Amino acid sequence: MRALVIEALTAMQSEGVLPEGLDFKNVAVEPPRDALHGDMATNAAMVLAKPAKMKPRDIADVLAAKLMDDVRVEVAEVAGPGFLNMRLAANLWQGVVKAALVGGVDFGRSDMGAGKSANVEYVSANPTGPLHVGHCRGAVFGDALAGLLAYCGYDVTREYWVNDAGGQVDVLARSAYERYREANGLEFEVKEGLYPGDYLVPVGEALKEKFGDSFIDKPESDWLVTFRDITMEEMLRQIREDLEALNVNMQVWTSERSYYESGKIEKTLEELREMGLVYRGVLEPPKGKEPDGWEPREQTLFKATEYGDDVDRPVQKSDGGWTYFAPDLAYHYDKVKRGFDVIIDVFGADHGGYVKRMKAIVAALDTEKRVHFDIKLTQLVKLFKNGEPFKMSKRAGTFITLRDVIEQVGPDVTRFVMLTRRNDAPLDFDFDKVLEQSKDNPVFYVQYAHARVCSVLRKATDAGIVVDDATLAAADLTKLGSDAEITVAKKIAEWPRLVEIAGRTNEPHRVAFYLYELASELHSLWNKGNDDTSLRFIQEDDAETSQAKIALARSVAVVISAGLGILGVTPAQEMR
RNA sequence: GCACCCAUAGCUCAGCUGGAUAGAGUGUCGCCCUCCGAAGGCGAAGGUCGAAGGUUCGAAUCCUUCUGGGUGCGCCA
Repeated sequence: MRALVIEALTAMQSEGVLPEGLDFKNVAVEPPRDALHGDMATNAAMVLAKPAKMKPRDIADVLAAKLMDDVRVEVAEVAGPGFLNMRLAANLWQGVVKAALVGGVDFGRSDMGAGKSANVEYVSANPTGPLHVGHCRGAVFGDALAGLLAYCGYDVTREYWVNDAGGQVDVLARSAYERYREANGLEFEVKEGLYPGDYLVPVGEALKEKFGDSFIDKPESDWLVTFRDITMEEMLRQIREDLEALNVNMQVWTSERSYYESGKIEKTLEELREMGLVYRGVLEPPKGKEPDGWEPREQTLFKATEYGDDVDRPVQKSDGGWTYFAPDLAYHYDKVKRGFDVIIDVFGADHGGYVKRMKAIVAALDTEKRVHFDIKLTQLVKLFKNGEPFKMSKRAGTFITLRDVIEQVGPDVTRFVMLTRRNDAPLDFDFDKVLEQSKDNPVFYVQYAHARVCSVLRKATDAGIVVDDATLAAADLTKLGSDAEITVAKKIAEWPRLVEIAGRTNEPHRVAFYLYELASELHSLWNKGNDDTSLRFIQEDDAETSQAKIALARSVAVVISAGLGILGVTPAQEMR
């Protein structure tokens, strides 16, 4: 459509109506918010009025006449300050239905990522226990984002950063040791600073199975490494299982420990040192909230302030060990070097403080300025049951694991609900409401629309009407003429554009909202069929008209299944 | 103290690269539903887009300041 307008404008230039040398890049051609204004609108006249030194209306009038010459434009009229509204020929919308049927789930696929690669890192929870609901949103969001980018043509890598180094895995090992003692008949005591969760009980038993009582009362140095590796492996196995239950499948699991062992950290720092971005120095204490026992110490620091961070970040502790930041530095450098065009980190909102330093890292290390780096934060999930909020507490035993959620509501519902809000807004998750089978529940509403179409297809087949996609695509779609039907077709036409926007902004929730709107249009048409039998999909004794109408319904289902596919949700064939 | 995120209808939330009279659901109110596709349908009311400035043909959207809420702030990961 835009090409059409630009073409007309160029013609106006060569005819001398418009001066030469105008920049058309601000000329937008898009569907207006209010459908009353037509199908397409352009701001060309207003944008060009100033540089062309002409009145917007004069430009618009000529442009309107030009566009009317095109067969695809039925009406072009000037409105308001200089908007140009176009009403398109009905066959254009009918063409959309056909395109959706021919394209199938690929209808709407964008090529914005063609030939590019993207890395999405998400979840990345410490392997010290099972995943809980807090991880769930990040998992779903990251996975849907990865799905969205894949739909936009990117070659996507889904990655999990495993924090298998540092103090917390030693704590894990000691916690498992306590359970191991318990398995050997000794009394279990909750020690300060250890993980009390009973998920380590089976691990303790397995350790007893394997080692008997040989490590009882032995010094920590005898068993720590062995216990740590075994326990961590078990935790990772559980995490993998949990994610699989949610239909999240990571392709790459990168170990933090491997960075310590391979010397990648040193290498990265060496390069940064050569760039003059690492130095020895002393940090100021944080303002306002001075920690107890603060004393200034000399540390190795990364010049994050050079790239927009608030303070320089320590990479080495005063005792010479690496801070958590050091492997992060090396890890992101590695991602840059692996050649990704797009790198996205998905963090929980409680890690919001890391955004600037991470961006500083990539800005410093991506010396060619080739990588598009983005960090998406997922806000908290508030849990409700029977309309009552309930808090998660490890001590009170109301620790809700991700597995609990999936077992209660299923992966499809969990995923969709988690995406019915912008990622940076808090989300309420009510166990009862998400399972409710009513219009109030967006998951149900969208699934129901898909199921209704499936039901039409089944009934049509029973009635002897041929309804495979190829036949439907070839149906006489000029029979789709009513406003109600065209409205649905227009919604379908929005799909490719929506994918583009969602992909560009890295916001998969837009897909979920769109699907709700599309479902709404289908339900609305369906309801109109209650009163007006000519709007029903199956017209008795008229296979041709039926096929045209079913083609429209089917194209809705095609788009719904493509959209749900991006979100990682399975479309329902029928509601039970 | 500083940084980041958020503030849109009574409530829960959408709102694209700045575009026309700011949308949806829910709630409220009114009407419809004996049967033909009601796990309903149609319609109405409801807004200073937190406040004040600025940028421009044009701002919920961009910039500045302020107010209110959330999160985070060296040797934990």
